[in-house]
Amino acid sequence: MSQDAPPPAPARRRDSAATRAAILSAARETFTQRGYDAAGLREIAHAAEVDTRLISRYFGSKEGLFAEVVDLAYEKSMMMTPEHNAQAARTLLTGGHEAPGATGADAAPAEGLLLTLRSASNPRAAAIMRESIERNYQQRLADALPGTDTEGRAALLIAICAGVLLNRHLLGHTALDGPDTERLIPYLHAALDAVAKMPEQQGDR
Amino acid sequence: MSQDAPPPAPARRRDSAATRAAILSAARETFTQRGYDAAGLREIAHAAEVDTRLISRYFGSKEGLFAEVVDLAYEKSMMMTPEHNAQAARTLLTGGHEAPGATGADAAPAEGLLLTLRSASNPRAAAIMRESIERNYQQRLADALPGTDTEGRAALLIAICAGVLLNRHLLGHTALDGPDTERLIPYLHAALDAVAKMPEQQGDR
DNA sequence: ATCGTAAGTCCACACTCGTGGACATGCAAG
DNA sequence: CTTGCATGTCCACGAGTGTGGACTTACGAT
Repeated sequence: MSQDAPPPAPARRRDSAATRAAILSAARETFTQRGYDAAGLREIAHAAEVDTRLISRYFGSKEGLFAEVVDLAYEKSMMMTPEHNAQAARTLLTGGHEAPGATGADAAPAEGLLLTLRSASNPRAAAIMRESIERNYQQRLADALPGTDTEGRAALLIAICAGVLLNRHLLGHTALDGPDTERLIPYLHAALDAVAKMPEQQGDR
Repeated sequence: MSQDAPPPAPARRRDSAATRAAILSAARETFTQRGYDAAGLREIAHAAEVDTRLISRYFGSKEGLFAEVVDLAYEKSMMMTPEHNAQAARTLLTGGHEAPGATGADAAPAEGLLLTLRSASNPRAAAIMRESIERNYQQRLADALPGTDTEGRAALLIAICAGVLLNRHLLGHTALDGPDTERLIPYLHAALDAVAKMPEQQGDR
């Protein structure tokens, strides 16, 4: 009890850095769960236990806040190399339901991609995400690919992952969420390899 | 000129069937271009040159209208068999910019999938689309697949196609829309084959 | 020619959205 | 202690949304 904060305030009172961080965290979660359009500033502010008007103060506008959230998501998102295609296929098809609050490097690529999928319908949000993906993620993935056309193939890999997550989590396809989903892992693995590896390496395990 | 309609009215005046069709057509286009949430009933009504209130009269609600549009889109959407993977890969990566008004069987699967992608962020719309896809499209595709786990693999194929279209048309990934996009066709083709064909058929062309 | 009914039209409600400006407050420097 | 400025708070606006109810019109059958 002697550890109580000296001021009688129950929480932080005047800490702009902490406030910014709280807004950012709440925004990441809300945007990921509901998408850019459906997520309201009032809802984000309520989740962050912060006055609504402070968001506009710190981030300028809803777009500004979103851009910062997207950048953060893809900066920290998991790296995917051709060697990890097997694990990626498994994670995409079976994971994703646990650890919804995982932040940072622990977060699966699903975090950023889910955010992208749910906000892609808004053209402004789509432009922001495209820019961030190409700058933060696609470039690193392309550098890890062998052979030629690495940029395009990296984009193709991202597209395949996004498509699976879309059908599984947004549409909720029963065929991708049932107990038989594990049997699809080899197929998805082969599809990823077909894009990530060169033809002569296809058979490698 | 002698073929003019007998009544001096510039357009149809009292034709419930034609009005319904006009609303449906305008709704399909508007929903596809802007997504479920962004498309307003007033906007659809204006495009169909119809009073807004008529939509609620004919279709009950926005959801009812959307459900009918989705069903129509997937009923008529193109069939995709394993033999057509090459053409599908080409169409997904290079086509889609022409014939935006194509209706019926001529419409690429892009039509229905674009509608799906832009509306997937809304949970209600997602549920409607999932139901329609599984009923109208996925089942036929699964029947055309060899081997086992045909339902799941059909869902996987749809997911891959959706992902490519998402990155290309919604996000506007430059790597998937540039002049080098044609070089990616073999890779996408191989990925589709990896899911659609059995392992021993992989090399077949 | 007349009347019933379907087809089409208009007004309005309750609600949510992002954002602007004016005001109160507490921490840190003088 | 006093002052200055960043930090946090509140009210409100105008523009959207989907939809309900009451009204007017024209077509088709009697």
